[in-house]
Amino acid sequence: MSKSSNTKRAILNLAEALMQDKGFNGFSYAHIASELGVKNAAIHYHFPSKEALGGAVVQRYRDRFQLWVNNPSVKDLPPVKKLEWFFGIYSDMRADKGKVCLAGSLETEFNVIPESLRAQTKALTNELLSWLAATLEEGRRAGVFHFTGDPTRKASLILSSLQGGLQLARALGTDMFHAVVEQHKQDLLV
Amino acid sequence: MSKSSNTKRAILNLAEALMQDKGFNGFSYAHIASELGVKNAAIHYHFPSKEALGGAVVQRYRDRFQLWVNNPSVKDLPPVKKLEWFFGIYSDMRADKGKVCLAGSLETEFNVIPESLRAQTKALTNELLSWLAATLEEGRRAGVFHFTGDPTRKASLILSSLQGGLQLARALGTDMFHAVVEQHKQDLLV
DNA sequence: TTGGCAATTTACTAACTAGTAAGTAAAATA
DNA sequence: TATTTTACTTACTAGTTAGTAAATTGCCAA
Repeated sequence: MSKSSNTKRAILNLAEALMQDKGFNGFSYAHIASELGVKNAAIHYHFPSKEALGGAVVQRYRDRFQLWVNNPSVKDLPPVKKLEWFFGIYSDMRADKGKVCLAGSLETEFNVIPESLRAQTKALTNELLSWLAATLEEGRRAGVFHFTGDPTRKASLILSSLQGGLQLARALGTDMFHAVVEQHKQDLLV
Repeated sequence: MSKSSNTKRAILNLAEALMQDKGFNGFSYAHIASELGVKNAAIHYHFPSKEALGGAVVQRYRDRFQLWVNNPSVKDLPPVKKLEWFFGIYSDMRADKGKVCLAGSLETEFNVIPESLRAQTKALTNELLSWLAATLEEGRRAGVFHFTGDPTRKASLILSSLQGGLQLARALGTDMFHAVVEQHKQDLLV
């Protein structure tokens, strides 16, 4: 059982990395199998279909995010630090072989992924946006963030630019991504 | 020759739409062939490889953008109107069956497209960013845009959020995209 | 020690992929 | 009118895809 859990987790880890690197339709069972040194039927044992594998990846990603934001080490942070933590997630993705945001990757492939994955993508995106909007509102009430209009509107701008920024950085380099983050900090804090 | 041009142009048009809808690896020669009522060998006659087809699509897209921005009807516009024109391009994509930006689509698939397409993607992205940065700088000098820091930095924020906003809208709806555009207008003009 | 279960491999399939070679009908050219 | 070129079609290939059924291995409990 412990060995099976290892394989299953290894498959999930690799599938997640591949989705952020090549997209859901950009990798195959053969990629995973050869990388892990197993046969592709082994993957089908743990995940009956590619749709199920993709769904499990997004579900785990969502669970992890909820675990983080509900953990005191993030939850009890002041708004500025919360936002820096959030930006840090994306900076880490960029540093990790130029990965892009899982939500952005799935949205780009939205019209060529199974329906259940589209639903997962919507749920994930909603969760990211809700947390960000709440954090922005908290910071504005505390007088540390400065912006006009609905917090959800500002949150959608920030989230979309982080997603887009990771993609832009693939074409124009990491500096482009950091420029996005720095510009946001200036816009919000000044 | 006129008939050939028609087929060739129809292939390019459809390939461009498919790349913005499903991504470069999300469509096949069979899609194009059946839609146009020709055999897939006919596509290979006009474009020897899928790589060549994709390259031609991006090249035409780049040429079209340069033609637009150098045309007096855009070039002689005041900065605010120029920016509105630019935003309008993206709004039109969203309205056209939820297409995403070609550059964003290719960047997401960056690690699973041929090298020549990566080069085309870089060139396209550079051209979009340069024009936007120049327009922002022009507007700031004219006193109509208000932002701090390097214009290229602000341009990378706006471009990445437009790209990301079109993707976000697939998951959360068109309102999300318009929220991004409206927030930018407020941030810049107030 | 034996029966059973979990995890895996072997061996396969059907569908789809881009790409090719050879042939054809019609139009342009000489 | 003869020849060449353009714009295709027919018919095919080799490789890849997700997915499946059946056999096999290794551990664990009765």
